[in-house]
Amino acid sequence: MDRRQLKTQQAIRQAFSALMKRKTYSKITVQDILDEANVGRSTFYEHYKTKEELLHAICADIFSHVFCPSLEPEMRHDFSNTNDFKHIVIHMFYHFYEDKEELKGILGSESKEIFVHDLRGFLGELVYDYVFKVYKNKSFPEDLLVNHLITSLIELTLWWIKGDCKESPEQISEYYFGLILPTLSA
Amino acid sequence: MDRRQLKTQQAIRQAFSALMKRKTYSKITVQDILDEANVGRSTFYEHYKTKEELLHAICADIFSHVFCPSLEPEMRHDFSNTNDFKHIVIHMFYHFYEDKEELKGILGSESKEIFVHDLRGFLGELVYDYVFKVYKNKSFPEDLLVNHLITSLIELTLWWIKGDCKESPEQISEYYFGLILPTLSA
DNA sequence: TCCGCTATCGAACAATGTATTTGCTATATT
DNA sequence: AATATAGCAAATACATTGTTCGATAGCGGA
Repeated sequence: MDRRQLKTQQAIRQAFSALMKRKTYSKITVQDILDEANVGRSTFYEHYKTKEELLHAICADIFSHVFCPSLEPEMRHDFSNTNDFKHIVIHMFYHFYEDKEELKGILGSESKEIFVHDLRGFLGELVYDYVFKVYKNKSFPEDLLVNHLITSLIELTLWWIKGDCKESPEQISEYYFGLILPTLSA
Repeated sequence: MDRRQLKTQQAIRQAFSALMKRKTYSKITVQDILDEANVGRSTFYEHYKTKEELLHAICADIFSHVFCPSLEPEMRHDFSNTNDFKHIVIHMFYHFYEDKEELKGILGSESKEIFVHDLRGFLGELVYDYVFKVYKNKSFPEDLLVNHLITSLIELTLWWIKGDCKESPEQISEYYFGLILPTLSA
């Protein structure tokens, strides 16, 4: 890819992150980003159709690191039990811990919804593959249960980051399974 | 109150509800509301500072019906067990069922966040008073647990309404306690 | 019924922000 | 070095918000 494109993309994303530490998502204008990144107006719109698209791109970046199986040797999974899922969850919390500061900015305003929406997409598959197949045939409708498992994980994550990640990734992970496993095996 | 004020408030709210069936919250402009309600621009701004304030007012209306204890004889509570809480939850689902159509509009777009935020406020007290006091001293931080109970209830509600309220209020209520009670008494 | 009060109207206006176009410049890639 | 293309600044059209103000219509009390 052209170095110029790469440079401006980095400039824009970095500017956006910097602005997020000072302002709320909805208060950040395209002009703000342009000024902070030292990038021309038309240039921005050639890369991203809207401010929202930029945020989606940033979320995709974050998640691609979090849910990238090939780089993590411990993440070979055989789909046979929830252990793999536990590893993935801890792994996720570790990554989120690293991106803590950036995430606090994103989750502290309306941009939260975009992040949650995108995260839900990733977790949907995971939860279905790893958990639901194991704990089949419960007294709840399938999609209700899957939805509960996903949203519980997401909301716990939000709670954790909002509280400045005081607990360790392992601890938070244990909390999560402490919340849902009794339900699953009731 | 002046009949004129009442009339315009009703016109505005009704117009807003009507628009919600056709458009997404963020796509509805003040001008749209003005046209639909046949109300002058300055009049609107004398009643509501922003579009968001209007939505808050509508939410407050809905919740005032849902969480109005004096009108419901079965809702005398003694704070001694979770039975009262169960009644309240069923009662809530009944009211939401009645407002089904309006709620589907609100929950189908960004306005969802405002609704959820306001609902969270009401449920926060309830959950704390009714549930937490009973199931004290668990292996989770207090605010984590309370948060989990609230968000599970909210998300279940969203799931239910999104799916067009196919289950009965009693059934949904049972699902809720099926999801959380095993955790609480684990 | 009359009168004073005030809610509403509507048009104009400033302010802000989005998104597109254009012609020129700077820089990669080959 | 030649060509393609990314970037830039400025102008512009457009949409939306929120405010102001004088005129008008409708309300409620006497």
